[in-house]
Amino acid sequence: MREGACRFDLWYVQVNWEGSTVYRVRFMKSGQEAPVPSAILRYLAGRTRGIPGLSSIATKGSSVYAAIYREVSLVPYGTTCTYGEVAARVGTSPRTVGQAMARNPTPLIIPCHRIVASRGLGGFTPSVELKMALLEIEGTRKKEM
DNA sequence: CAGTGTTCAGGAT
DNA sequence: ATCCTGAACACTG
Repeated sequence: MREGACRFDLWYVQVNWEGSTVYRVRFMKSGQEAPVPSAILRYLAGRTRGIPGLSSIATKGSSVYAAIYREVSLVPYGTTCTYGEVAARVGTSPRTVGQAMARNPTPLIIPCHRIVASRGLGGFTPSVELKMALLEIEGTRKKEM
């Protein structure tokens, strides 16, 4: 299992991966820089639309959460989707989608920042500022809330 | 058991 | 028009 970290907007982004499978992505306030997959660096720099070539371990499995993560992965770069819409497509409740996002082991790979509330921005761990920064990269209009 | 990164309908201001 | 109340839901401590 390889581990690395890069900086982004006052945060350290720690990545654990092996080959093309990403096991964990975490945002931390402090850390040490170490090599991470270049696709992630390019994405964070706003030079590519999305993160090609990498997949999250969380999309594998038969649980409801895995189904939610797969559905979220289909949301196109630069657009947003609501908790309710995802819930309807998976066949579960909006709250469960929110819970799945909160426990998302691999943000960025699974674009949980593209999931917003029906009215407003919704939440984000560890901070909504980070969510806005990510949407900013993708050029997403933060429409009126 | 309680609590979540929600949402919607229904009713009262 | 806004503000409040409940209910549905899949997991985790």
